[in-house]
Amino acid sequence: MNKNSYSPKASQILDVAENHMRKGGFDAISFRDLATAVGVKSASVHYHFPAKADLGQAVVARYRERIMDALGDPKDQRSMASKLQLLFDTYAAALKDGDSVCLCCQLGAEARDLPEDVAAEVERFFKNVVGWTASALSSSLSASKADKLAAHIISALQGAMVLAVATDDESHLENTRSLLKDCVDAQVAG
Amino acid sequence: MNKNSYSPKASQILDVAENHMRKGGFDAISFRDLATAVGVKSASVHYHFPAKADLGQAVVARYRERIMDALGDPKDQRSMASKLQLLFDTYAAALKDGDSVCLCCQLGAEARDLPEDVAAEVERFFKNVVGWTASALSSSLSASKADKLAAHIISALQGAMVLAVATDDESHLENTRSLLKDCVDAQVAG
DNA sequence: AGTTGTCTACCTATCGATAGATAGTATTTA
DNA sequence: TAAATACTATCTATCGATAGGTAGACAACT
Repeated sequence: MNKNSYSPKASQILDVAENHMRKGGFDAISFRDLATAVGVKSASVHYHFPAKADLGQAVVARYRERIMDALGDPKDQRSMASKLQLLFDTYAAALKDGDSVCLCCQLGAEARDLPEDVAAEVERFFKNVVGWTASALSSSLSASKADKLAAHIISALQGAMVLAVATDDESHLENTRSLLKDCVDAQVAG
Repeated sequence: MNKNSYSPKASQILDVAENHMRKGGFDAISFRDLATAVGVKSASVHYHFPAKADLGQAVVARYRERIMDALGDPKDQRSMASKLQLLFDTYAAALKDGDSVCLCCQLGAEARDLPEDVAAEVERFFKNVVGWTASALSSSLSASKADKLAAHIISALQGAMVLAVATDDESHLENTRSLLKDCVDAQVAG
């Protein structure tokens, strides 16, 4: 279930698949391309991931685990502001590393066209990351307000990444970070 | 250039293509599927739109014109609040009508994988709609603040649609509308 | 001996795209 | 007016490329 359970070759395949999916969605990967990229034949990719849906699900699950690991415990001693900053940084890294949007922003948009298992994994990602954010906010806000604000923060970050990629202007992410900070402060204050 | 220049059959093709693209992106359309849906052969679709990129570009251009027409003049007599409400409603309609995200949210995410002409048209959509919003805000804010807030509003709306579709929860859009309203009010006030 | 990982070879289905023909409708010209 | 020409919108048939997926052989390691 966790990422360490994959063999080195399977991990390589997941790496390449994640990269391609972040740029073009689920349909942007093909067994042949992945095989060529990691130096095997397409049949060997099927050995590790029997069907394409299995591969997609694995990519999303590993991505979710990695992000959640990077975010850490939302209820620990760090300040709320530093937790939110970590959330922004994690998103910004996703944009800069791959010159592409968050994997689940890409897949979330096409959720209606995804194999069921993959879509479920994407939904799980969003619920986890919104849950983490709500939990980080909960020290300063009521549960109801924290839930709503958390969903809004994730929405805005996702959208900012889309705008950044679509208009080739990275400043959208920092712009949204800045305005969201004001939004959080206002909610906490009043 | 405008949508009235398309023949009835070409318009039908664009309708179906837009619907499919909003659910699964550019790769979700195929000449055969579109042909079947409108009752012709795939070669006939090529007659109207020689290559797939031509079709994609036409879909996005028509979409942009339709949305901009619906928004109207951002500098007319209506109040700023009513203009923003219209913007929200237009986005909400996109979600409800097709059970799918905004076309350009879908395509924006995969901008790096799109044919050049299609990507350019998507970028144009975003610049137009952000420009409209900035213009609508400009009566109450400095140009610099209006630009930034406009980009943030569009970002948040795009992201809210992704979350709504990915988690099958439409309330994200209203939630974001409400929080954005507070954000605009705060900016105008101070 | 059994497991793991990869291979060759193949399948069916679909993709975008093209060639060439045809019937009907305009438009131009003698 | 009548014939010649061009255009519109479709068709059938086909192309090469690629898609996801499978069967079975083979070699290496435990």
